[in-house]
Amino acid sequence: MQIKNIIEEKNLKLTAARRELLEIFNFEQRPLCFEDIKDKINMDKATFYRNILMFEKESIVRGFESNDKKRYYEIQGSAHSHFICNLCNDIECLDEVRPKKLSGYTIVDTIYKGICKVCNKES
Amino acid sequence: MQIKNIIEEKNLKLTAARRELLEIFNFEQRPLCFEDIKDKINMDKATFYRNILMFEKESIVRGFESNDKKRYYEIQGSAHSHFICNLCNDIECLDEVRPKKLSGYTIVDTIYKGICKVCNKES
DNA sequence: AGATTCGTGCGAGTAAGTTGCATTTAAGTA
DNA sequence: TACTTAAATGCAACTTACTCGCACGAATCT
Repeated sequence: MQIKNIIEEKNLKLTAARRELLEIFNFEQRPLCFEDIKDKINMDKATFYRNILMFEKESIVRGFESNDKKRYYEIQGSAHSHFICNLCNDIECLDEVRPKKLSGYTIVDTIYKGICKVCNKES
Repeated sequence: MQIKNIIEEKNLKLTAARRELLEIFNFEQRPLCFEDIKDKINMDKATFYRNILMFEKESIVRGFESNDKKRYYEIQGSAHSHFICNLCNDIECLDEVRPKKLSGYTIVDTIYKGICKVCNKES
């Protein structure tokens, strides 16, 4: 879907900041934090966080905390889990063969933490 | 195992702060952040975080980030997962029937995020 | 008991994220 | 297209979880 449509569908103003933000998330297809974004476009952090808040409310992006005290955001698409390495802090996306179910609970994200392939080889 | 033994086994000095800290973690058997601790004992935050760092290095406790930008710590015991509610931020411990395995990776913690039983009922 | 090393508390510092406010901009209306 | 208005942006100040340097105090060794 086009960025323009995503924004207009939710009755949000189509601003340059929002278009650029969603273009990056759409292109990268992986969790990004503000630091990642500001290397790519010139945007005030207040603008970033306010728009992210709106995108989260509108279910356009979803965020989670990583090891490094930073929140990472990702555009909503096919459901998948994340693996966060405790050593290198790298975040990987994983497709779930058999998504976990828990009666009474709604699971929207699953995060595995541990040691990734690369770090396992190095130690 | 006795708190005293845990500490001496790792060749750490047995101080009042360390004993009290581990007593709380041992008694509560659930993830706690500094805020939770400081309500129970009088301890400087620097002392808390420095000891936690040491406990983590010695694999006595393990920590993870929650939704609320705070890090929660738990004494190491039987392996289990955690569920964090996106609405009320409550953290629950879950026993895994079939722990996830990923070839090449070492999984030490699994965190499910979503909406808990209580919040699901309320909405 | 005395010496030494390590832990503690205090205060200041760091960095991610938030908020208030003045200015700018998107989008509806004439 | 110009006008209006509601909302978005950028800046600076603030908040808060956490870290660091340093002087003092306490645990362990001999």
